Amino acid sequence: MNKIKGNIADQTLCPVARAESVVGDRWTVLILRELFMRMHRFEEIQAQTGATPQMIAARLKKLEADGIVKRRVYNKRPLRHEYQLTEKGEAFYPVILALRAWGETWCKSPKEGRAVTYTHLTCGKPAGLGPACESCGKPLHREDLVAEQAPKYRREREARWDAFKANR
Amino acid sequence: MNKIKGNIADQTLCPVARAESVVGDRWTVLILRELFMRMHRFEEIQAQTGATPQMIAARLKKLEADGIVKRRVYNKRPLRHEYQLTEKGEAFYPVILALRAWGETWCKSPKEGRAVTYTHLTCGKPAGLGPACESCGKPLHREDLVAEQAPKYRREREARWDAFKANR
DNA sequence: GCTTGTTACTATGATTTTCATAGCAAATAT
DNA sequence: ATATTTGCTATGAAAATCATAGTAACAAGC
Repeated sequence: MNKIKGNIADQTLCPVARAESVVGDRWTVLILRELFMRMHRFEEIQAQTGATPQMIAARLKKLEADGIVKRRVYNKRPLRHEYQLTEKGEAFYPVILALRAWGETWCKSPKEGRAVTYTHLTCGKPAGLGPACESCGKPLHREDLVAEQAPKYRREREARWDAFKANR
Repeated sequence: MNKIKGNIADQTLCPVARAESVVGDRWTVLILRELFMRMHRFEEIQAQTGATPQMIAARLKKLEADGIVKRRVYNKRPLRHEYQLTEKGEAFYPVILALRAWGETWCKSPKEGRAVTYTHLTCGKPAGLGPACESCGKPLHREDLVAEQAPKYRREREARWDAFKANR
C-alpha cells in the first residue's frame, strides 16, 4: 500500500503541519480541485490531473480514510463509485480559493487572463479573487458563487479529455 | 540537482496547478510557515520542520528561484545568509491562514486548543481564524496581527530546538 | 455467443526522490 | 591548538513515482 507519510501530525499542535500531513501533496490538491469543479469520476480526475491511476487511487483512498472524500455507488452492475466531498472536504474550499488567488496573481502573466471567473449570486456582480467579494465586500461562500470557465481554459480541459480518451 | 518537478505549470491556465507546481510540497509549506513565524536561519528552519538539510537546501533554492524567498547576508566573515520572504512570498499569507483555519477546525480535537492566537491590532480584540476578524469583521492582514503562541506550543518548539542542538 | 467498449482500477519494473547518517568548510572563541 | 558554530554537501539504502500494460466485471451490438 502507498503511504503518503503523515505522522508529524500527531506530534505537533501546529494546524498547518496537521493540514499538510493530509493535503501536503500536489496530486491531492489537484484531486480536490477537480472535486470542487464537480468532477466526481475516477476517469475524469485522472484525465484532468494527468496523474497515473495508482497515484489517483492511493490519494483517493487516503482522502477517504482522512474523512475528506466519500464514495457513493452510482451504478450497481457493474459496481461503480463516484467521489464526493464530505463536510470536512467542503470546508477546504477557502484554501483552494486562496491558492487560486495567489496563483492568478503571482504565477501568471497578466495577459494570460483568468482561468475561471466567479459571479457572486448575493450581489449579482463579479466576485474577484476573494476572500471578500470585490463588488459588494461580503465574504465569499462557495454556494453563492457561479463559476464561468474562460473559453481558452474550457478548450484546454476538453483537449485533455479527448487526448485521454484517444489513447486507451 | 534536485528538481521538485513543476512543468504542468506552463501547460495549463489553472492557477491552482500553477501554484502547486511551486508550493505543492509538504516541506515547502512548512518552510514558509517558519518564515512567516520569523525564523530566518537555516538551522532554525531545519530544527522546527524536522526535514533533512538537503530537503531544506533544495526547497530554499527552488523558492529563491521562484522569487518567493530572498537570501540576505547577515554576517560577512564567515559568510552567513538568512532567508526572507519577498513580496510574492508575503502574498502567500492568506493561503497559510486558510490552511491554519482548516487545520485547527478539522485536524484537531477541540480540547487540544489553538497553537497560536491572534490579536487584531485594528480593533484590539481576538482575530479568530479568519479570513475576517471575528471581533470587528474586517478582513485580516498580516501586519495587523499580533501572534501569541500557546504555552504548550511554545514548549513544543523549544523542545525541538533543544533536541536539535543536543545531537550535533 | 463473441467481439468490442466502458469504467475503475491493479501489476510491473525502471527511474527518481527521500531519508538517515556522516562529514566538511570557514570561520570565531578558548 | 582545539573546540564550537553555522550552513550546508556526500553517500548509499529505502521508498515513492512514473510509464506502460493488463485485468475485472459487466453492457451492447452483431
